[in-house]
Amino acid sequence: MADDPWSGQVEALGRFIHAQRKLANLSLRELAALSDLSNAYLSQLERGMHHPSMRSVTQIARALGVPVESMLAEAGLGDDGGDDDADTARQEPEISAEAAIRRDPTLTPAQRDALLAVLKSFGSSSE
Amino acid sequence: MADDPWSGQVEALGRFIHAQRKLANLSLRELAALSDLSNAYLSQLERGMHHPSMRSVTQIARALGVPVESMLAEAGLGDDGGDDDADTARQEPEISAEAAIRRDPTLTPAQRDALLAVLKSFGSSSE
DNA sequence: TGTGCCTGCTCACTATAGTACGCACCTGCT
DNA sequence: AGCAGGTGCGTACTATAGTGAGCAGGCACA
Repeated sequence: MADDPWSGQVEALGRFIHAQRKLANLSLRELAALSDLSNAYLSQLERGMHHPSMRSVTQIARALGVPVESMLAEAGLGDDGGDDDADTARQEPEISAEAAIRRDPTLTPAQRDALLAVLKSFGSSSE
Repeated sequence: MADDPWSGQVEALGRFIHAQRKLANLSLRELAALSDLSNAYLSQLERGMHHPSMRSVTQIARALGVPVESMLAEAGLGDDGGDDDADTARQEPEISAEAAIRRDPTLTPAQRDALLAVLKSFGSSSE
């Protein structure tokens, strides 16, 4: 592998992960807990030092609430051809917390209920 | 990590690669040359013995003339195994509630914090 | 002022992705 | 029969993905 056109891809992926993490107001350790990866590794990923496995990418995408295809679009196919930092218009703009709470399979009905109660107390949920 | 839902994914990916390779009338060695990977590794991949990296997946997809998204659809999000299964197991995006809570722009920081505190008090079912 | 808890980062290490080589098998040629 | 060249596969090894521990710095509160 003398020629490594993939080194650019990991950098793009790293920037994407970093941007999404910041956007979600997550620390490295929080994202690590969410994605079941180590904070150290995530740090290295964001700095473009590794080629993550499919498993890692899937886990990170899920933790960030970003469709896996988007990550691939950034990393696998995110060719040159101009600026990529502009907002991706194809992406789901905002998925409401309420919807996600109802869908999350890792929550028990009681837990779901509790979260929704708290959410409702805010009165801000326009769903 | 006692629970490993990804083991099924690699099997699906393996079958997909195998099917595409046969469809293209390629031998393992030919695909190896095309994708710049070893025939031995491709053999193992097709048998679901490994979690390929993004780099490998990209290369294989290119070699097979298949969009990378298709491979992801099979491997990352696709149903596991049963191609002849009667049940239509269409899977939801399934994003974690925590991720959505952090992203939801309609929440104030304080509200976000409150919800996350509640969520954290559940102790997280996984691990 | 210091003590405690956060942040991201680096470094030594372990687990596993990915390779080089060679095996057993099959098919056709002379 | 024997050999040349094809197939997929197992196996020891190397490269690198991924981890755990601990660093320096920042911010709050006693």
